[in-house]
Amino acid sequence: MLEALYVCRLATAEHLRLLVTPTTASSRYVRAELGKLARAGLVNAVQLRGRTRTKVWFLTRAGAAAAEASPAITARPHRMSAALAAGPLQFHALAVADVLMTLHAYRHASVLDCQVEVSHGQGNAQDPTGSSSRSMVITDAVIRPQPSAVEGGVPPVLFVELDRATTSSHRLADKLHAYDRYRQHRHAASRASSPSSWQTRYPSSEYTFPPVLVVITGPPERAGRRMDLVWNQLKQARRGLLSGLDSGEVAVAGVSHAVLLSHLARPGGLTAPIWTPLNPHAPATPVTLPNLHAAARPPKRT
DNA sequence: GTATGTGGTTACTGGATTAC
DNA sequence: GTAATCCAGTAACCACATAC
Repeated sequence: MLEALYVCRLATAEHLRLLVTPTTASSRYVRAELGKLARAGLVNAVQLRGRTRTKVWFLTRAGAAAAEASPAITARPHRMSAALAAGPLQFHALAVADVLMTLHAYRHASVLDCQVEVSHGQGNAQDPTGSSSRSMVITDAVIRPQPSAVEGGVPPVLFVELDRATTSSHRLADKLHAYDRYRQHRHAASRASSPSSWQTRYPSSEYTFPPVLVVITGPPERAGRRMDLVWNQLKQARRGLLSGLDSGEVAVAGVSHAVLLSHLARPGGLTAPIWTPLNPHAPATPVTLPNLHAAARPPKRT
């Protein structure tokens, strides 16, 4: 439970029930355990914004230190506090936790194999802490699906970008552009023929840049409107800002948070045809992740 | 008033451990 | 080998607070 909270940063008791006791109907046991951890000073909680009855749990400094003792945890400098947990970050972090816990509960990916708020393209691209003020882009979640899913054609690494429609769609386009710059980024000391930063950091992805999956949060109707807006803007920007999308190596797709969770919450849900390519030259038809991956893969070298 | 989330308590089950 | 014990996990109560 500590490790999961370390990865997710914030989670409700219901999130942790999905992780710890997914077959039970009640989160009573999880809440009792959280109570023990709180009395031990390892976790703390704040109220869920807008809902006074629901708590949002996070690790204290002592809890984070205890989690870092686990070999499954990659230490990072970030620490959660009650002020941060109660602030505007809360909805965003919980939406990421929704995705991670659902992936874990339905055995699509282990929470401990995922990372949130991952900095990419900084001076040292292999920095395990991912901390740098000079990063090109901070990915909301990096997901490594289970080997069985990868064997079924799902990319070995997925970048997830959560879009709450709280900023302009131009900023989302800017962020996608940043991913394209990261795709081309190499270490300053590297020669042009050397591997890109992302190839060094994600060797399992081989020649294919991990797809950037834009997950639009909010009610499905509003998310659908947002996706139409983003798609049309990218289409208009085909000659300028997002020319990198033409290469076929950056496969960007959008789906609503609610749709994603409803599809993930079933066996084999990772391969549902729910992803609409945001590449301005691709048809706006939902595809599966294996199809997205296959389309982005460069032709075999002979 | 009803529904919901939380926390306290109790009882039960099943597996692991220990004593004989 | 068997009985006793411990403990984790679960469910079912209950009371309380709060939103609708």
